[in-house]
Amino acid sequence: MYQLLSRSPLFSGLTEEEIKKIFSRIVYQVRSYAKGELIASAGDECRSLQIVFKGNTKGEMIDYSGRVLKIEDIPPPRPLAVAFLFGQNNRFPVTVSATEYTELIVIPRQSVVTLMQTSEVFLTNFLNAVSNRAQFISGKLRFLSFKTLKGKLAHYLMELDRNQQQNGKINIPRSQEELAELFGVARPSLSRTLRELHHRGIIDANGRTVTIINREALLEDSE
Amino acid sequence: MYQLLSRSPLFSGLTEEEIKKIFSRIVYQVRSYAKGELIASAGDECRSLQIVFKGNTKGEMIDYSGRVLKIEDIPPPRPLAVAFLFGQNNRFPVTVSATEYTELIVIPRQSVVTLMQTSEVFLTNFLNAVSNRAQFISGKLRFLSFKTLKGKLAHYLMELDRNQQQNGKINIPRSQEELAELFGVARPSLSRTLRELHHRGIIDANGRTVTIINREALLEDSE
DNA sequence: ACCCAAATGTAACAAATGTTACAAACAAAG
DNA sequence: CTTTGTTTGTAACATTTGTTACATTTGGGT
Repeated sequence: MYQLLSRSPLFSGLTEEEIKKIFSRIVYQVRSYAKGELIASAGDECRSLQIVFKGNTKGEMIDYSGRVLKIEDIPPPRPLAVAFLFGQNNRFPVTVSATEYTELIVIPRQSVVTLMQTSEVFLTNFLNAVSNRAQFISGKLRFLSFKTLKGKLAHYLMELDRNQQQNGKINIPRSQEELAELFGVARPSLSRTLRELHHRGIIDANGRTVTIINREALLEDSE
Repeated sequence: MYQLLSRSPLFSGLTEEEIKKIFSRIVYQVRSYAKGELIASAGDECRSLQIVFKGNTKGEMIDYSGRVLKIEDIPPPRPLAVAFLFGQNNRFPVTVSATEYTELIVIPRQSVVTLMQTSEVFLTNFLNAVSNRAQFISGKLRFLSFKTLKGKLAHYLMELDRNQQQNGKINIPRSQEELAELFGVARPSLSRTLRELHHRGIIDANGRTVTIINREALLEDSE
């Protein structure tokens, strides 16, 4: 357990020994969830820091009509809801559920405060983690603010291309279904848009491999 | 200046004297901006904490096509970009500009670190502020994830109603133009949707005063 | 009371996306 | 190699929103 935790951003810079020592002084527990089980609903109060220890989880926003916007997967050894433990409105913004059998380490808020007082490294890590969350969410926001589907798609492809560095050849690590969920659109709409870009010779789409043919046109299209 | 700062969330719980003392130990400067002047562009690196001291500012996201999504106004004595000072991607997520003559207190990141080390109260405040930001942004995200304009509008109205506690009578503190910007839609579309809800007897809209007549229908409509 | 600028109402049409339904392709299991 | 379930392609049509253009109203100023 401590080995895994030492790879978590919250405890990076600390040795297993140090982590062990720190944990001996605080209260925490381990909870397990079956595949598909609900971990927290959007709106639930957030009183403890939870770290994904084993398994896998996902966070989604669900609107009144039941439409789902996938926010992200949170695999081990990442923490859940770091940014919602302090501040004034301590509620989960998303619904979190286990995508497979999952175990979480649950640390009550008070213990987190103790941790911060005990370890300066942890404090810094925590601060960075909260900032990173804010930055991540704000990236999502930016992404959703691209009004057109073409824009989102173009943006997404170029982002992937930048990360994968395969000079235009992109591997999409998701099904169209999942992509559509990520974009918050209907699946056939996404398919249609891909097709359109393809027909216009801007990309070459083949299964989960997409090749950018005309980068300029793609960029223009995100307008 | 210290009086104003003591009302800022970052320094709440500290007396003017304490703030004065704290500031005597760090480096900072005051910058002024003319009405309409750009304070920071989205993507600019964020190296310092900036506190709005005088005037008023706004933050907006601008997509490739130039469409604008207003994020928020940041009046004195609130800080800019608290959540983007730490973490790994220290870049402004929004374009910030002065909506009138504005003065900012600029505190370099290193000095902020010093502040946190000096004052535990400041540290707690800072942590809370960053969390609050994350929560705010995440609220925005949730808001944008309501797919239909009716949904956004219904959500917005019910939110306002809850805050204003005037039992269905709502004062909208914005022009339709501004509202449309906030929602990320075109102004006539918003007008049309208001009209529709009105015609269907769900709300009574009169200038900036809106009365919710049929709460259930409004809720259903956000589907 | 009158004028002007800004805000709002409205309509006609264009464009984007959702919905539904089904066919085709694919992939894993036997 | 077939079966079976999942993913993807596609089309027709409905709905929502954008765009443009103009009329109307409102609220200050003088």
